[in-house]
Amino acid sequence: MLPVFALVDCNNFYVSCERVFNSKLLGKPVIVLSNNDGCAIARSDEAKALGIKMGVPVFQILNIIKAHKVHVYSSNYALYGDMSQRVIQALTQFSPNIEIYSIDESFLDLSGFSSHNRTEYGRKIKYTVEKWTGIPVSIGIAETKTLAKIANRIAKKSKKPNGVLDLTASPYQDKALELIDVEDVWGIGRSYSRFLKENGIKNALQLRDANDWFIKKRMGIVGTRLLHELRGISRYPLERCPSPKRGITVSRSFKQTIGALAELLEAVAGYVSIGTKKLRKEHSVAGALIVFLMTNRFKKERYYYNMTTIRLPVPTSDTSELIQYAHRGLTEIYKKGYLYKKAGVMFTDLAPETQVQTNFLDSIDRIHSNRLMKALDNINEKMGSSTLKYAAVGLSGKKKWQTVFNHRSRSYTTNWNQLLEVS
DNA sequence: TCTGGGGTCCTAGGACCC
DNA sequence: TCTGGGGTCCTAGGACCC
Repeated sequence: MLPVFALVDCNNFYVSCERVFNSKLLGKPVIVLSNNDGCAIARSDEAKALGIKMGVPVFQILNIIKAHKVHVYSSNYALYGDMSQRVIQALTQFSPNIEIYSIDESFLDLSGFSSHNRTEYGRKIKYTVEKWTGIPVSIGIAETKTLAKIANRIAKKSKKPNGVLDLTASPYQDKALELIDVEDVWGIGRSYSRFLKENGIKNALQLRDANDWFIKKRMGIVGTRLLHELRGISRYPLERCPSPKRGITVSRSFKQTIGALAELLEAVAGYVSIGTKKLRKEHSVAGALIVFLMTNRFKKERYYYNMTTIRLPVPTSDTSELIQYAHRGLTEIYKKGYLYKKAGVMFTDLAPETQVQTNFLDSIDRIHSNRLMKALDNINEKMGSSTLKYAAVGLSGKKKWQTVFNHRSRSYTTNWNQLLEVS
């Protein structure tokens, strides 16, 4: 049986989450900002209409915000993560085979539905998700993921499909592809879109009908797969179980630059704490650790970036052990006299925690350390995420490296202290 | 003055081995 | 001066995604 994919995509997801808990925002321009309230990373349709682009720094649009009374929110990942779970919960009613692609997108397997049922079924999915969660979604249906993406885009942008478009075996498929600029095709980014346009390939239809050999030569195997997908031959199957992570990164920009090593050490200890917690949640251990440090990348003068990789004698997810290694690495790459803007840690060479090769020179009591980590995670899970923390992260007080969220909404769904009051 | 964070996959080239 | 031919593994960097 030929596969049929439905891509369910939440509209302006972060903004929609804010609107669920504040109906005054409906119909108004709203944006949600990145960490430190730096850039606009989600925009309502009204905000998009004002010309606010994805990822634009806030300081560049202050006049628009003021003139049009744009509502501005800091990002609230606890809320968005929780809302995402609710959407997924609703979607699982509609297909046993679902791939959670990102926080706001899922693919559903709709193979086996006859054509007039599919659109109807899509409508039912859309209606149910909106009713259960308050989040509006668009649905694109087609023979491949790439075509479903295109159907979704048209479903979202055009009036007629009203949020659900089935392009499977559709006589309108050519028309649809012609409507899509080549840079809006899934898998075509800045670099490829420039190259393709220079070669007269301006929309998805022209890309689909491009010369195989030419595309293979210039875009490799990825380009070939993309052509096939546009032609209705599925090259990216539905992935029901997420494959284990290959790496975990925790990094942050600082609102203010930092010069002192002591403060950077605290910041990095904090990132290791976050990262190791994720590591343990995945039941993984890290075989290597990368620490990096950089000044402001937008400033050419006095720019400095450095990183170092530390191979661990025994793969581990122990927080205190990894803080020590990270501190060693950071001290190595730190250079006095620079003002740093960002630092981070990456855990790589991940392996399942059950497969740790012990080293007879190992001086650490692994069983004890595992028990300690479990207790730490349990307490922080129950009592709040920083009930117990390592002294290396620093004691209370305002820190230069702490991320700023000056426009945050309350955590309506995840924090007992911040439940919505109905008046 | 002010510019996010976390991922994946692919490829080319070097090191090394037989 | 002549100077093979593969193979594997690893890494860095590019390109893309949300």
